[in-house]
Amino acid sequence: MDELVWERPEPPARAAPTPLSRARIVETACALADEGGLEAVSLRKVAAALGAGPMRLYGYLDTKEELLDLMTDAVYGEIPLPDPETEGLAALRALAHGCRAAVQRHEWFADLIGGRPGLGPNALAYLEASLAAAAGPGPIEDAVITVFTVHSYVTGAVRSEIRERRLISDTGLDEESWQRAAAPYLQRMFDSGRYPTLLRTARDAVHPDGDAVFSAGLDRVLSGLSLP
Amino acid sequence: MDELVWERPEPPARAAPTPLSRARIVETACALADEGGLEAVSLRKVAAALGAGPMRLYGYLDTKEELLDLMTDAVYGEIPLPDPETEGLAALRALAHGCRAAVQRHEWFADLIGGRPGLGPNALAYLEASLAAAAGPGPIEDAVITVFTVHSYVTGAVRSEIRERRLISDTGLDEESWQRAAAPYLQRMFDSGRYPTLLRTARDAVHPDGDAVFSAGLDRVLSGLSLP
DNA sequence: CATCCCCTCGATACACTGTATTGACTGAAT
DNA sequence: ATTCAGTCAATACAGTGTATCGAGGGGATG
Repeated sequence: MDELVWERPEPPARAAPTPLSRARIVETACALADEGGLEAVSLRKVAAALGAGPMRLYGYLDTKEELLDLMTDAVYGEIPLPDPETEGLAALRALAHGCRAAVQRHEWFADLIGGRPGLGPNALAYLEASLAAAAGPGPIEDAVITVFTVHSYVTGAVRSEIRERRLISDTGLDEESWQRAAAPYLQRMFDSGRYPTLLRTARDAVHPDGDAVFSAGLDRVLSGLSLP
Repeated sequence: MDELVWERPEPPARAAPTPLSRARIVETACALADEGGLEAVSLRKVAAALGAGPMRLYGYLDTKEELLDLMTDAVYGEIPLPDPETEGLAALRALAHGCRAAVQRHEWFADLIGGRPGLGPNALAYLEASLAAAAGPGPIEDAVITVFTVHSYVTGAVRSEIRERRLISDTGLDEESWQRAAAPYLQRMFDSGRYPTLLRTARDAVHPDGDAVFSAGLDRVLSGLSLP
């Protein structure tokens, strides 16, 4: 804004209240979700952020679920698709890591990812790339099961990771206070003697970072696939 | 809210108007969810079903999320734990199938399963059984990764399955009308030529039932684990 | 047995949600 | 110039989770 209000002409009264588009709506919705989680996304807030009344959006959307679907597909669109030359396993691995990276950028994606259909063009492209990577000389049904298996792992793993992150960040702000809150309960649970292995784990295991756990699990899943 | 639900004692049973208890609350909440999905569960409806005012529940719960946590743990409690004698892989497989069976009984469980902490006694018991089954002579960290991998697959797969079921049952009632609704869109998508493998799949693949897909995927995951 | 106090209950209230309706106002067509 | 159709947003409604608070009753005390 390099001009003063006084010399800047008013926009035509009714001509174009706010230029709106599905893209702009989804964009601002994602921005709201990025800095406040999914529950910060309401049609009213999105509309307000765009300088419009709530009902304005209903020209572009029929329902809020459609907005969530569009947001989901937008994130799918951020995942880089591997080069078609890439060998099957490597391509599947790249897609999996791309999906996880997308969740790191948009935590809320974890809440949506396995829950709603996913018929948008970007989701279909992701699926196409997965199927192409998994397809071999055998029957196509095998590829379908392969993709189902890998993607099930990825969505589940990603949700687990986010869940654990929230377990800490939701309770308080620091990890200390969380441990102090849950410790007595877990202590009593462990003292009951019903969870010996769990107790041993909590005592002995060093907690590796998310990257390592995800990669290790993914490797196990991929190695069970009997792919070329 | 500095104490977890799990360690907070119930208020003493008041002889007053309606005998209430956490168990009864969770029970009716689950019943409501069974026949109306998760969005049919509101504190007001649960309270009404128990013949009480909405605020009555706040003696037993601090928040609605706690109710969802309790419901989650209740379902975990329905999953039969394998005999400790059972060999590792077989036990993991049994737990996975038990989890899926629970989701078949309570569709809404799929929406909760990987999303919230799961520190209730039954979830811990499920985790304990999994860890015990996965623990071998090696370092305990390996067992943690094994459990993470399998459970990530299970939660992801189960959500996928429910999602697909809803894709049909939500649109209309019969499968025919759904196909008629989505067909034109998918047709245009396929005609774009951007999804060749997807097209081939839709044309050629026979869609197997959920049991088979889940089992096949689970077998692949388990076979990649390098367990005794 | 009477009294008092505390503690629980639930009615009311508030801020918020998604969405239907409706009336006004616009730009275009006659 | 006048009418028309279409679009926009204000209002309204039925819900939601939860805070507040006045009234009421049971248990302990005098």
